[in-house]
Amino acid sequence: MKLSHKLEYACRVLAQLARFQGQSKMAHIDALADAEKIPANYLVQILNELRTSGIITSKRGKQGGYALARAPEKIGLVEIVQAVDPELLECNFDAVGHSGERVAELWGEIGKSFEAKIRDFTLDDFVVSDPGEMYYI
Amino acid sequence: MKLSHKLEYACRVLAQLARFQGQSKMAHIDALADAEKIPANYLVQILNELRTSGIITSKRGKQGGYALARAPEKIGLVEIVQAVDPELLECNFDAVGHSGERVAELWGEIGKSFEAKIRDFTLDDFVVSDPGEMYYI
DNA sequence: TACTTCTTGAGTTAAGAGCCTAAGTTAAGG
DNA sequence: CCTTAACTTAGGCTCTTAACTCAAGAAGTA
Repeated sequence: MKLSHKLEYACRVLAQLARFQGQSKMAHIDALADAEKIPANYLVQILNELRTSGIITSKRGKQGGYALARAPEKIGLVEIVQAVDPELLECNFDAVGHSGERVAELWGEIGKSFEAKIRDFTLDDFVVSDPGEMYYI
Repeated sequence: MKLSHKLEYACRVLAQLARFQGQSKMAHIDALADAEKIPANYLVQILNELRTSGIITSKRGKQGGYALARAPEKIGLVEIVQAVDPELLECNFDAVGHSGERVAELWGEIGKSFEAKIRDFTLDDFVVSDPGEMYYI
């Protein structure tokens, strides 16, 4: 499936944020980067895209940080993909050459089936529940 | 779906070769490249990989050229992908970080569903039938 | 004001896709 | 045998992009 690191990081950091749901304190970049082993400077960009897509919210200054904009079960996996790797949902085949149209059409159908599959999932499915470590960050 | 040109070219050129099935003459690179608008020099590499994968056969010298190794309906789309872009069928997510394992597991499942989908298709599904142009190459 | 945290935009780098070149190798036909 | 038409093989080139880094700025808190 050759997916980008960016998408992988986004899924992981969101899964981590999901565990913060309900807490009064917000999550800091460094803590998130550390918990999910993501380069902090790169994570900044990803969190930014997730914010402008309306998936997470942020607050500056002391007591600042990141939090989910909605409950995990209300955040679809499709949204995450659209936020960080929108091309993944487009068919990039050209209808050129003698068989171009047919080939593009067929792969388009496969793409639709892929999109349908990831519509089944929400962020809730990514959350690993280990109550013992709930506040270890 | 962000797929490689190589895969696109492979599908197109195989669709073209499928139209040659049953003919005594073999297809030439230049004719194939021309019919499907593929850079000839790149097509060489692709045909080579398809040959070593056992999907097509070739013959050198005068009267040489390329042909399918089997009937189009016996050539699965999975085989084509495996031949030119095998990584597409592997999950490249690492099980690192707090949520790494779970995220990788879930995307692995999505990958399996993708693989199942392309198992439904064979080269036959790519062939565009226009008997009028059957011999126009 | 001073400190903390996110925000924004601009680099940098390494890997790979896509494509080209050129010197082989094989087979048909005269 | 010799020429020619085709495939074969190995290498190299170039441009894009993913992944990552950096630093100055803006905003919230005390």
